[in-house]
Amino acid sequence: MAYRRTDNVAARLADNRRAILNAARDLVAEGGFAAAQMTEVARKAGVATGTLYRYFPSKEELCRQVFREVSAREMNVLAGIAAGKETATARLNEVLRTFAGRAVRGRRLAYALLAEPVDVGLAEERARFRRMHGEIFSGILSDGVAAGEFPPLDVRIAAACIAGAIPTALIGPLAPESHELEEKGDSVIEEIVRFCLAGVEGAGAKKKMSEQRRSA
Amino acid sequence: MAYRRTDNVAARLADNRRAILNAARDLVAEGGFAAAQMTEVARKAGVATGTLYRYFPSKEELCRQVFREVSAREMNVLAGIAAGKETATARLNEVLRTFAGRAVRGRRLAYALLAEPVDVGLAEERARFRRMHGEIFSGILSDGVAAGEFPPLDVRIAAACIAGAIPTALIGPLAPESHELEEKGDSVIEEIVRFCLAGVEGAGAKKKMSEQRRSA
DNA sequence: ATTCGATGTGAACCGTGGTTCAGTATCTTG
DNA sequence: CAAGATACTGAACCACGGTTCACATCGAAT
Repeated sequence: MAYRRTDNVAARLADNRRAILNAARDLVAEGGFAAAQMTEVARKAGVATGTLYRYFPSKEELCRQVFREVSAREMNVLAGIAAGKETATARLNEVLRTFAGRAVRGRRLAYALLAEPVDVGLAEERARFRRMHGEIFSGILSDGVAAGEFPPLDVRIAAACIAGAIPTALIGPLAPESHELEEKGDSVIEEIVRFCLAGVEGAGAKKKMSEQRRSA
Repeated sequence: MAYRRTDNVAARLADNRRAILNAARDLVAEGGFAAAQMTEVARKAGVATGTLYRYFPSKEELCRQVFREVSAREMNVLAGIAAGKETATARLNEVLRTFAGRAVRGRRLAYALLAEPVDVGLAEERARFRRMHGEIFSGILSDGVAAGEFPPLDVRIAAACIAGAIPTALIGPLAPESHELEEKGDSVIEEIVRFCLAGVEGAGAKKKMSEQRRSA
């Protein structure tokens, strides 16, 4: 008679899968995707390298899965705030603060998700992730424009500016030193958020000015 | 008697060196640093792969040299504007416009310099490049603050925000489609510049507000 | 013309790290 | 418990692209 996968086995398989994903996730959180080598993942998960390929067709797929899980958590946090009932200004404020705050606290992870050099497969996932950021920001922005809280502005572009400004100011060569972020990270975040909000709120005034100039 | 390198030969060597660098540069401009494989560079330069190693100790060194030459050109353009005698506002405006404009026109190159995944050696060069951007921006900003054109602000952070916003809004997953940039690139640039200027000019007002709030 | 160092050549080499697969252990069914 | 299927193992394999090196060629000095 045909072989049937027993509940017990199914559970073990699921456990293994989780163990592998967790091992990979931990390695990524520590040393970025560069540190997630198949041999290492296997070792950390307590299985043989060959076993990895019973659960994932390739390293790329495994890494994508990890990326999706980790980034989904981040997105959910932001999406929750964005969906709130407060004014657009308040939601934008909180979303920016949260985004920046989490990036500072989980710097290594933020680096892996946003800035680390990765190959095409992961770059695709990252693109999706960033586009979702864009959508969250631009959603709030168009709410704000509709409500008259913000001056009319190209929400796509403003969202992209925000999505670029925050990571650059917190991660990478233009960011403050790590220890500096440690002690006065909050004021740094404060300043970044301020810049972005001003960019949004001032944009319309500017725009009107240039329109006036143009139509004069 | 000792062998002496004749002028003729020296010239040929220099020519070869240039040919190699140009070949590499062209490949990078077309397909990023990923496309600059030693075999390809050699083919395009019209020499054997082994010859490359008579002129450069390693691929990394060759690529660094290319990066330096290309990025130096960009920096010089910006530095020239930054050093001008106009008001900080005017210079900031022009620097941003120029930066964005060149990024749009030379999208592939901009991608290679700013966003393409590269390995550690080049990442170092890129870090230098981006820090120079930061310095140019923050230089103008502190001029503006000193002159009272801009409200008091943390110029480092504002500079980082600008340096992040512009490329993100023009290159990568959050940027408009390429054809879109083709037709209405100028208005996109306009909007980005506006956002950044507003971020700078509005920052102080905000800051004062929060200071008031804090001291209240 | 000859000699010898400098320069050029490109096929072979090698390190890295993902992937495979023949062999073994474990599980399910009758 | 035997038999067949599934799951696990890890050493060997392979692709890729940078690097080397034994050999050929060229140019300078005598």
